[in-house]
Amino acid sequence: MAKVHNSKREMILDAAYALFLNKGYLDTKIIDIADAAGIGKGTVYEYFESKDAIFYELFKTKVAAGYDTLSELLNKEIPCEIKIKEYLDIELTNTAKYTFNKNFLVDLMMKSDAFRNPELIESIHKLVSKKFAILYGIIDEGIKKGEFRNVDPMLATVSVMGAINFYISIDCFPVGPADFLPVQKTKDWDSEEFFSLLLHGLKP
Amino acid sequence: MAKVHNSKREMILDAAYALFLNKGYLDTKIIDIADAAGIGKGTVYEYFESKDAIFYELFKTKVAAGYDTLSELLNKEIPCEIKIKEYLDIELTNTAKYTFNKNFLVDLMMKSDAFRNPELIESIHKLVSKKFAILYGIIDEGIKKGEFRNVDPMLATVSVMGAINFYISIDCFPVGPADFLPVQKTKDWDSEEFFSLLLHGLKP
Amino acid sequence: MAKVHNSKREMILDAAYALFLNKGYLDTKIIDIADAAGIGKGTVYEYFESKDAIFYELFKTKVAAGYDTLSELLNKEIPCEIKIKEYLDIELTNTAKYTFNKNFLVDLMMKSDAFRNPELIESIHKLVSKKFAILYGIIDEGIKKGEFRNVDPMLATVSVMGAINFYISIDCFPVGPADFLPVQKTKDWDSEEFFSLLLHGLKP
Amino acid sequence: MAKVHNSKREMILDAAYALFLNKGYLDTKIIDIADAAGIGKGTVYEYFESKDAIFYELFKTKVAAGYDTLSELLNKEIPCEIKIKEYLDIELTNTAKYTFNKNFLVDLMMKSDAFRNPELIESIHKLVSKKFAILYGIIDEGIKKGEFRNVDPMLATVSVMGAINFYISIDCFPVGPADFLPVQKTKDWDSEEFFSLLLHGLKP
DNA sequence: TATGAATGAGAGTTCATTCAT
DNA sequence: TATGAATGAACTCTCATTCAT
Repeated sequence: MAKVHNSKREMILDAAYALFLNKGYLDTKIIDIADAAGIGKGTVYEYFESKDAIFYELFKTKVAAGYDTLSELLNKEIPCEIKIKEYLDIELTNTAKYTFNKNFLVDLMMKSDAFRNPELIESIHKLVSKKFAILYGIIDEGIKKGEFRNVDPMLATVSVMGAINFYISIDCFPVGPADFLPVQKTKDWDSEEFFSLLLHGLKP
Repeated sequence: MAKVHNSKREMILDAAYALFLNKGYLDTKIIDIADAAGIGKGTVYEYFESKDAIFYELFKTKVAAGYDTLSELLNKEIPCEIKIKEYLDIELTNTAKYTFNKNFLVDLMMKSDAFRNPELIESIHKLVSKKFAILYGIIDEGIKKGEFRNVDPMLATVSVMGAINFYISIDCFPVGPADFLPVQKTKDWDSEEFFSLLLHGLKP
Repeated sequence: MAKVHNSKREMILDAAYALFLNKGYLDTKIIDIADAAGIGKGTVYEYFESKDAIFYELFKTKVAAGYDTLSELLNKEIPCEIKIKEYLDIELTNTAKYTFNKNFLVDLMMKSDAFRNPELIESIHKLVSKKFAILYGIIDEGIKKGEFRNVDPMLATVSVMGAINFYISIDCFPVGPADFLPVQKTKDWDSEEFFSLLLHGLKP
Repeated sequence: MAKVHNSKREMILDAAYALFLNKGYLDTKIIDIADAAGIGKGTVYEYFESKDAIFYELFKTKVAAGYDTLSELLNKEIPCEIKIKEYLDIELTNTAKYTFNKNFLVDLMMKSDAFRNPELIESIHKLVSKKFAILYGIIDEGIKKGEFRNVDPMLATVSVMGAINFYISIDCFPVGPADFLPVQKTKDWDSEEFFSLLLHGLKP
């Protein structure tokens, strides 16, 4: 049954996903994935060409897919301010999935010599590029429409994207001594105030 | 140990530094470092206990040392706005050294399963922690003095630090297809405008 | 772990056993064992954690196991003289297995800086200790029962054990020039006369 | 009296001797010897061709030399019983020097794959051979003269030599748990009783 | 399809020895 | 003569991948 095939494939992906988030890519061995999926080591290679390929698939389905609707933002007939808010919401929704290690996404965006697959690397770059381009488009539109101040749109994009990327990953630093970073995102630490900061800056 | 051999020690460090930036830690083999330094493989171990130790030394001397003066900022009798500007300048000065790959610093700040040395990992955490604490101190002071708007100081720190971290690393994405990211920091892309954005936000 | 693969495991053990006896522990490399067993280098590590572990296993199964019945001697209702004879027979039976190098056992009993595994070292000590304690028990009993002369039982044990250890290893000196030692145990050199010597000494 | 080092060569030998006894041949590195001798690593090679050569020299001067007078025993006009006693005394005198590790001598007599130098191995064999031949000569003479019982002289030699070798090395087993072997040679454990055992055996 | 035994390239590291100074 | 920096062969062990069953 095709269902069976799909199901085992999913089991591998789910097991690998949890392990990659938990222990990192390098520390996750193929046997770990097989064990966690409850299958044999060789079976992993019936469904995936390599360890890299598993990661690639996870990237496409669990990470990149979360940004499929991002480009629709550009054509919406809403204020750019709201577009940025929706961009932020999409990010928050996506990263909310990374229960264990929110650095996962940032890791992906960084050059990592753990990955050898050029296709994977290019895909990661493409996602970063896409996100950047869309945010740039929003901000550029906002400036041109007079919604935002007349600043360099590229600089503004860097600034906003940097802030957002850091914000969404901020509660995942308890690597090492549990208390080392005093930052702890709480539920009443809602994103409204953060969003306001992006728009209005520090100065009164 | 005596402090002789500094010259060859430096050669190893320089070779390793360039290679780590260029190829990453994992892809850099001991023999690569030895070859690049023009010495034998065994000689590397005359100067360093392990590959990890080389990285650790580089982190301490080339990265962490750049932030030694950071804490002086807190006690200066200048407007907090200027303090943030100086913080940014220190970052820019430090990262200007990472010719090849400015993600180097960001890489370090991220959890990486490539490093096993607990001392190194703790040092990295301490640096991140220190930077965060200082920036937080500046912003908190600015808010209390009325220089900045009455926002959550933690949120503001996350926002500003995220923007700065992304900004300083932004021209180092030529990993993969050289042109994949349309962002290219130029000389006239000076930091004044970026700084202004941090302070005033997008809204007019 | 399951107890499958016994056959290949045995092949490794047999290959290692012959090589250790023949060339010694240090001169036997993992690749030698793999080659001799007709398998790949990595396969060795499928069955044993380390080179040390192979030796440890050999020690337990091929050496120490030969002395499992030794302690039963103490409780037997036979003259102590016969007990010593049985002790000697057990030694002769066990060492008969070390075709190549009967010093194998003596090597084990000696402090060797080639072994780092504390468990292995302790096991060797325990075996030596056990053998000594049992022989001591027999001799002490013989003295108390008046079967033997009233001598220091410790001294007597050292004396008898030394003689036996040397006797069982005596035809294994052909290390180096084959003829260097004129001693050659023959079949008519049976152990009865040796045993008689232990009991009656040199003097008429 | 403090040890007077006539030459750097002797300093090396003394340092190596102590280290070999203390830590074993393998665990003693050239740098250890140089450090202990208070000289540079390269200087060791001004006086000795190799690590093996140092050991060889030590064997000749500190071990084998102790048996130079052994052959004189054969021609003495004394009872063979006394000759054996003198043989034992020579052994005791020689091994008394091995303060740290009396297994040193036994180690030497055993095939050790730590030594590669064929000359050294042959020398060790020659010493063993010489000792055996002399003891054999004494016993054989004693039998022929009617001093000893009419036993196989080879067997008797093996028996006596084994007992003696074990006896002289017996207080050097505290490798591992200090208490593992209950044997402890004390001063009042004098060799007279041991000697008597060799001559008269266990039986009354 | 499912397996896991088998593999071997490749890694970091050690240390006796060499040799330029 | 004395040095110790430099060396590299040789080692053990890892683990993604293969493939016979």
